[in-house]
Amino acid sequence: MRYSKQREIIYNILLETNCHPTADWIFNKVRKLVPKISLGTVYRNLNQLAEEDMIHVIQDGNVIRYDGNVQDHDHLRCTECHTLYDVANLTKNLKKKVGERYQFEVKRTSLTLEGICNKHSL
Amino acid sequence: MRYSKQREIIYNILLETNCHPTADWIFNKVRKLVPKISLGTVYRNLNQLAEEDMIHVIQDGNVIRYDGNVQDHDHLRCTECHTLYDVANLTKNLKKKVGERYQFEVKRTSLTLEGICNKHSL
DNA sequence: ATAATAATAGGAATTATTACTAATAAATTA
DNA sequence: TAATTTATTAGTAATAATTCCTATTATTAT
Repeated sequence: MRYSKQREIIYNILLETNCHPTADWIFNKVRKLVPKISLGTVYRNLNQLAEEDMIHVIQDGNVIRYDGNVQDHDHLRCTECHTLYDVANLTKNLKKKVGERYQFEVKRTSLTLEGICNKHSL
Repeated sequence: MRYSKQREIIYNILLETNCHPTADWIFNKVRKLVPKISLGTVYRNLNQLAEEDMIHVIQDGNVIRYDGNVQDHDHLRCTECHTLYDVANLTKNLKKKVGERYQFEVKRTSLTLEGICNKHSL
């Protein structure tokens, strides 16, 4: 993968936010720095970065979001405010267990817990 | 939610398969029974069924799949053959833990473990 | 049976994503 | 440094997935 200014900026934007943005959100952000960038470039680079495991792809309902935090962690999704919170990895000891029980070599896990966050509890 | 023949058929198709189909797969299946059904009807009913928690929506990479099995269970996705296997619920004791630790009322969990299934191990 | 209205078919519209191509920029070599 | 190679880009067209719209049909309550 050859260096490109566009990719570096996209990557840095992802590292600097914790809001799990969509491709379009990123596009609008990069635009301010590289006005002539095209949406295709954003998609291509996000896919390349994901391919290289420099970022993660997360599914949020019907929406695809990107995450610059590649340390093992999981997500809480609040059904009221649709916030996606990062939480510490909750499935650490599961990989081995599952590997044995199902003869399945776990490479990565993705866990989302859906519910109601403390801002909306009575 | 008023009864409709189309919705019943869509629901039964989902109950009778374990292949986690896409909206389009379901559309082509229903078509054989209701030739004049439209894709919009399939989408609308899938969303309604999901809304009523009669089915689940699962994210498989960039693809949205539907699951008629609403019992707590998780998935193993093989990166070689792209099979999505059902496995017993692996996060049973997590709901309470997370609820306490993060003041978050967990309603449901969705866990996918990605890796290599036994058909592809050397 | 009739009235009220939710659901449908069919197609148009929208949105998200990928594909294509000539031009540009990064890396390599001389 | 200049020339060469080729990955990457901008811009746009094309595709795919999903939602929206409207006249008609089917279900339910009275």
